[in-house]
Order: sequence, then structure tokens, then C-alpha cells
Amino acid sequence: MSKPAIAKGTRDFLPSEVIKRNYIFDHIKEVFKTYAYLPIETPAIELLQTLTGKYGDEGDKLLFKILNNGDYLAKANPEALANKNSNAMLSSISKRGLRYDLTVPLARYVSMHQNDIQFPFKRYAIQPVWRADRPQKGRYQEFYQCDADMVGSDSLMYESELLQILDTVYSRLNLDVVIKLNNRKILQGIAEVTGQSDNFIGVTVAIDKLDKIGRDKVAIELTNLGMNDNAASTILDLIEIHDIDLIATKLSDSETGMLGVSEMKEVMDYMSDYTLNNKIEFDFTLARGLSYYTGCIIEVVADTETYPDLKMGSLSGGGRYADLTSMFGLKDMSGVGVSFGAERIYDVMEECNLFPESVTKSIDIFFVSFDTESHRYAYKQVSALRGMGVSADLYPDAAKMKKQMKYAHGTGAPFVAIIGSDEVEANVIAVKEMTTGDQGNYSLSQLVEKLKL
RNA sequence: GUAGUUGUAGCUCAGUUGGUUAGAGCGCCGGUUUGUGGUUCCGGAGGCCGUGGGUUCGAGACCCACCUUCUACCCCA
Repeated sequence: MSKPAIAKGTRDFLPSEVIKRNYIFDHIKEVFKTYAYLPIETPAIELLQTLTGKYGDEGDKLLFKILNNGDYLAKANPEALANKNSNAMLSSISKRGLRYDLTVPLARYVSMHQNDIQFPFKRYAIQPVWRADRPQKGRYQEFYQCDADMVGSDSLMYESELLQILDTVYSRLNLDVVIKLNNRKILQGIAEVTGQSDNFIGVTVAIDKLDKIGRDKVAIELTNLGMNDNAASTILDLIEIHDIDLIATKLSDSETGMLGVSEMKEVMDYMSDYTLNNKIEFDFTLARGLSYYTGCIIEVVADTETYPDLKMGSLSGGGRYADLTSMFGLKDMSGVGVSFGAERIYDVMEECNLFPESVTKSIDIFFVSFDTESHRYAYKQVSALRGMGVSADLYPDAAKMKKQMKYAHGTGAPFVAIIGSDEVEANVIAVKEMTTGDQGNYSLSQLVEKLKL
């Protein structure tokens, strides 16, 4: 017999953990529905041709590939096999892989079903994704993403809508966050006015590290790109601005930059009547893996003022991608979306004790009994309660009271019903409140009243 | 992919310069007060010491390889 183990980067969940995870999923789903996003599902398995090349070279390495069925080596590229060249052999032994995120499957879905859906298409999906990454704090190989995306409109109303979704979900979870906002066009504007348009990617990669490695080291990275100290410090001065009007005065020479500014202003204008529960701030250092974002960029982190000791990456991310579906042959489909990292939200809520007490309650009442006759009586009471929507359970036989009570305690039930010959005779239910130890007799209907309170 | 780190009972971990039969706490099971848990006392079960190889009279301990855990980097939720 082999020792039980599970694959690295994956986890089992205890009932109490699943209940708490569902608490998060339910709140997110509820808000998605309120904002009129519709659910879709896509398979865990996608064709590798769908997945590869969408996440950059790094992403391709992190894709889980599925070996072809049958005698796959017999059909492998003989040259690659002889040379032990895994990369060259891959296409001949693996056609499929596990999805890496929910956005690329969405693009595939929209392209395939463009005749069956109407645009703007608003969909949400809460499904697991897989990445062959090195596991770390808050990083797993299998984790859930909760995405809401809109495809098929340029309107900045949707940016505003998604910001409200973020704000609503986190306030309902009672988790204080800071919503950070940027626009890739503003980043481009900064590169333009400092004469670094050719270095755009390098510049954004460098400035994205600002809060991690500090101003001096970013300045070194910038000068390494070939610009002089002056340009580097101008860039640093610009990105450290947090005021949209101030940045506007600096970017007046860049058409793209000014477009970014006006987009941001319009988004905020849509928000003007909405009362935010969380902080929202402009952060021009925000770059977020530039793979497909073209406009607004959003990132959510836990508020360090409320949780000073917390160390956790971003909890949500999102943004506008002007042309996601063209890789699948559908042109001119602008989209915008946000994604909730449920695992990290769970970890933060656990660490900061943010799950309400009531979430952990699994059942309403547990029954124990003293002998065969009272056991049968108890079972009838349990059935009746279940019929009325009360979550009730009964120990399967009249074992020793200590053993039954211990099990009852372990269920987490707030009340335990104790049934012996006295109760059967009087046709009552003796109910003990576990936290206080108080005990009293109730009729079935009285008990239902008590439990429904 | 790079660097470090970890692996001993179900869980958390001790285990001396290599030396008889590998320990503790918690948990689990049983008994103890005959209608009451979390919180009495007593007893018991449970270990290929990550896997494979090597050094040695002798390895949980030393060496090599692989696997695994956690962490930082890269990248990302």
C-alpha cells in the first residue's frame, strides 16, 4: 500500500473550508448576477492550439499538457524522439492541455458562438484553472478564477460597472481593499513625452517594480534601457503623480496620453453618483503583464492601512483589451473584464478573521438517544424537522451518551436534542444549547420556532 | 528555469560526535462517574525515519541521485 499524497500545488478541502469558499463564491456570483452578467461554462481541457502563444513564452511553459491516448510514442516525431528534444516532440504526442485562465477560453467561445450570442455579451464564469508554476504563498497549480467580462463594446460605462462590481463584492465580504487604476494609454503617453516610445515595454516592466524594489533601482533599470539619467528621473517623477489633472498638464504633447486621461475622466464621471466603500486611486506605476491590455488597467490589493501585517499579492485584476478575439478570426471586438482570485481572498479573510461566525455553522440541531425506542422516536422528529427545512441529524444508534455527545459537539451544531424514555412518554424534545449548557423541553413546533430565530 | 529550505506516528515536532527495542504533545480507540460534549483519571493501537543507491562492524543521523514541502527571484491570481 502506498502512502497517500496529492499532486504538488493542489489541495484538499475540509467541509468547513468548502463552506467558507462557497461563501466567497456565492457573494461574487450574486453581484455578477445583479450587474446582469450571464453564466457560461467551458471545458477544463482545451486544444493546445487554442492555448499556446497567448500568454507569452513564459506562459507556454506553464501550460499543463495532456499526453495523447494510446501508444503515443509510436506516433511521436522520430527525429525529435531520437534527439530527446521534448519541445520538438510535443506537437506529435500532445494535442490538448488544461486551461490556463478563463479569458482565452472566452475569446474562443465568443468567436465560435458569435451567431448565437448578442453583443455586447456579458458573461461570468467561476471555474478552476491550472498552471504548472512553482507553488508559493498564495500560488497554487490549481485554483479558481471568478471572471466577469464584457465583449463587443467600446463604452467606458463597462469600466465603471466593473469598478462598482469590485467595490460591491469586497464591501459585502467586509474586506477593505484599495482599487488601483491606470490606463495603458497614459503609460504610452509618459513614454512618448520622455522620448522613450521605442522602449515602451521595457519602461513599463521597470516601473511596475517600483513599490517592490524602490525608486533608485528602477532608475538603474531605466538607464540600462539606454536612456539618460534625466529621462529616467522625469519618468519616475511622472509615474509618482496620483492626480489625473496634474498628469494631464504633463502629457499635453502626447495625443495618446491625453486620450488616456480623457478615458479615465469619463470612467470616473460614470462613477460620480456611486458611493464607494473602498479606496480607489490612480496609480501610474501599474502595468500588469502587458500581454493584451490596451486601455484601462485595474488591480485590487488588500488595504495595508487596515491590515498592516498582511503580505499578499493582488486579489483582483482586470482591464480593457481592444482586440482579444482577432486571434480566433473575429475582428474589432473590444472587451473589458475583471477577475477575482478566490484563493487569495480566502487566505486573506482567514488570516484577518473576516468570516462571520454564522458561516461555520454546518447543521442546526443534532439528536442523541438512549435506547432503541427513543432512537426510533428521535428519527421521526429528525424527519419532521428536515421536512420543514431544518438541517438536522441523528446518531445512528443508542451508543454511550459520552460518545454521542462528543460526536454532536464535533458536528458544530449549536443545539443538541437528547431523547430518552421520559421524552418519548411526554412527547417532547429535550434541547441543550451547546455554548451555554442551558437545557429545556420543547414540542416539535416550539423547537422549529426556536431554530428559525 | 535560478537560489535556498523541508521530509521521523493521523497532526505539530524532539531525537546528543553514527551505537541496543525510535520518543513527546495533541488527536484517535477502549475503560472509569450507569441521562450529557468542549474540560477527570487509567490503558491501548498506530512508524519501510520521503524513495533508491553508497560509506560503515553498525545509518533516522554521513555522502550521491531523484521525489516532496515551504520561501525568494522570474512571472502571476
